[in-house]
Amino acid sequence: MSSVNGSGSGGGVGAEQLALMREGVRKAKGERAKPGTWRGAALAGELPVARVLVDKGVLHLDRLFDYAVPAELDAVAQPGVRVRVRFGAGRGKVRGGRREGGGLVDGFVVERVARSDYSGPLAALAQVVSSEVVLGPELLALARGVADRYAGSLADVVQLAVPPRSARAERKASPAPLPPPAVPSAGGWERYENGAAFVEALARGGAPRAVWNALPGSGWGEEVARAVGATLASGRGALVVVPDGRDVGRVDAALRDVLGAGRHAVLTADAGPEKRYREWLAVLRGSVRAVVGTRAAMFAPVRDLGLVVVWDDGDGSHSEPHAPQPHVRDVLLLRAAQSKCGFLLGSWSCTVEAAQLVESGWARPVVARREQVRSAAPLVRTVGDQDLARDEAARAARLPTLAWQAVRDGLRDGPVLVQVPRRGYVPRMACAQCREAARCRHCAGPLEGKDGGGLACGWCGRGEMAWRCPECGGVRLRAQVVGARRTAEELGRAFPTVPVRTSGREQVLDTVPGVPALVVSTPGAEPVAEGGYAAALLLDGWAMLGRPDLRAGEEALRRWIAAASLVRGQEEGGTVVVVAEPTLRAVQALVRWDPVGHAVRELAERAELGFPPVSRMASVSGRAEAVAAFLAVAELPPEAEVLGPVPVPVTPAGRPRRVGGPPPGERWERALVRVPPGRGGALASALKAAQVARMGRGSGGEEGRVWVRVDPADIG
DNA sequence: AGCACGCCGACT
DNA sequence: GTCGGCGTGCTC
Repeated sequence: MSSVNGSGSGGGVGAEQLALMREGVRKAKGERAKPGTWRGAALAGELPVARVLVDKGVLHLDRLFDYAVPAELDAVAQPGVRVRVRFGAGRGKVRGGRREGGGLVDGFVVERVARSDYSGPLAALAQVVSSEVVLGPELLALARGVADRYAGSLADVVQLAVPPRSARAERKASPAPLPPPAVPSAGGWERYENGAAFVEALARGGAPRAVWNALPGSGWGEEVARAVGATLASGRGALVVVPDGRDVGRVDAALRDVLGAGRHAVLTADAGPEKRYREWLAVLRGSVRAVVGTRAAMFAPVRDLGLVVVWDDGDGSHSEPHAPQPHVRDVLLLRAAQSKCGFLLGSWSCTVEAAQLVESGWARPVVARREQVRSAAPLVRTVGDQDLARDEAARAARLPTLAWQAVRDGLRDGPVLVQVPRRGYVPRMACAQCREAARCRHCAGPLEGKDGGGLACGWCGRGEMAWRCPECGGVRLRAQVVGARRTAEELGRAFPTVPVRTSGREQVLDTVPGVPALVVSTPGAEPVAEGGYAAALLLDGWAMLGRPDLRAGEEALRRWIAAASLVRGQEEGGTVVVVAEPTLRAVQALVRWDPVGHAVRELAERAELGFPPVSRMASVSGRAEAVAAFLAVAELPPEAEVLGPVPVPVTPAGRPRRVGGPPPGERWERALVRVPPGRGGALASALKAAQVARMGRGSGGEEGRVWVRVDPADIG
């Protein structure tokens, strides 16, 4: 035996030595060598070391652990398979002559290598769970990219990307793949500039990238299906991610119409673990080349990816709630780059991020001509404060005359949609005169009313003594509060002969018949009406615009447009009345039906103010000392700017704890870190390095833990 | 997170 | 001499 153990060599360990190592350690400790779990068994001849991603907590950020590969597992222990390994503390317990280093944990073989850099004795793989290669090179690279982008751990991302195993699903053979279909016609894409060119490029095997502003109506599902069909025709696969189950159903039906049965898989969370894994395996094995699904499907292992599609990227359900909270749009952007495939972002509305993809030249806009938009969209009218003040009837009936008339006229020949706000929106401070949001003069964060009175910035915490509106010079502020649900109820009473149906969180209606009815719905739950609604009444203006959120305008417009898209075009008499100040940018954009213009202007403003997505931000939250210690340790890029920390609102007792929020009773702080464009990668790696550095020493366990979130969703 | 190791004070 | 307090550090 050449050495007692490998620790002195420091230069890696050869295969022959591995077999001797455990014994060497024993003898060094003066113990008698006894049969171990693998000692004595032959090792794999080639590449006897497996680098394993251990699926255990987040304590070891992104580290791989080396294990010896016994000869009998050589063939199956391929990169990408699930394994079980012993993983535990210290030297391990010696019990009954057998070394047991902790319990068995799950993991994935990431790589097979000839030698290990680890200087201690290697344990052997305990078990190869199945020979199915579930974490192949492409998925691994994607998971790495997502982990890097979000300063998160590879293990966390892999947990999101690879569904739990079901042995029964794995045993069943997946059906043989169908040959590529014929190229479908461009269909509805002809209505858009660059539309037909986009699908033709896909059919030719190209990788076009587009931001598509869809015309109102339900045609989008079919357009998505045709883009998928064109990609399949080129011999490649396609992936479509939509916000919810209703949209999955729509795209599923459209794919069946355009492509026929058996060409696509549906991946949704509510399918149940076995069915979900079976569908996922059919995709992994290449039995089906196209996928439609909700958020988790963004990682679907589609073979030869030719196109990724995200529909309605502004919808909140595209944000993954689990660490590191990646967003579907960003994951698909990463996939498009890594797989060099086509990219399609479609929406009736437009996010600033989508606008940025076009402005930067990365994607081409696919938009309909103006006159096409005008005839497809309903006529939009506004009711503002001044109208309300002049309107005697409105004050009496709590319903503006114009709105009342629109409902009455609409009910003559079809259903009328009434959009009411959900409860729980936080009021923010705004200029009492012009309604401009009150922002911090130092960092442009939102001003909030302090508990003891007075104003302070929600980002950097600086107090504001002498606020003055930069728009109109006003000095008085008002808090925005709303309550419009009652208005909708009163509306029902005003039209007693008409049935009232509701759709909301508790019960979401999918469709309603094309007969006169009042359909009261919260945003996002609007049923589709057969033949389209005759009119819509949008009553949640202030609730939506009054939120202390950077996206308040964009989000209000997105929800209004989503509701208004279900209304008949103005040529068929479709009318929308929005109760909101007509001078506001989002309201004007709705009237002009110009979500893209709105997003472009928002983007320019964000660039000027140093807001995301032009700058990149990350939040660090935890106990005050922990946040301070973290920031002290972190070697942030020199351009980074730290805002705050400021106190985080406490979690009220009994209320469920928010993800990354303080447990009830604890006082937390949050700091924001922002970097200029192009430095997002540097910020993420610095944050990750700081987390690793603080792991263990000086972190004080749970007390010292901080939450790091890249692209936080809820920054004022 | 667990869990073992180790360095110090009180005990048979 | 040795049992066990918990502070520290590692897990291939």
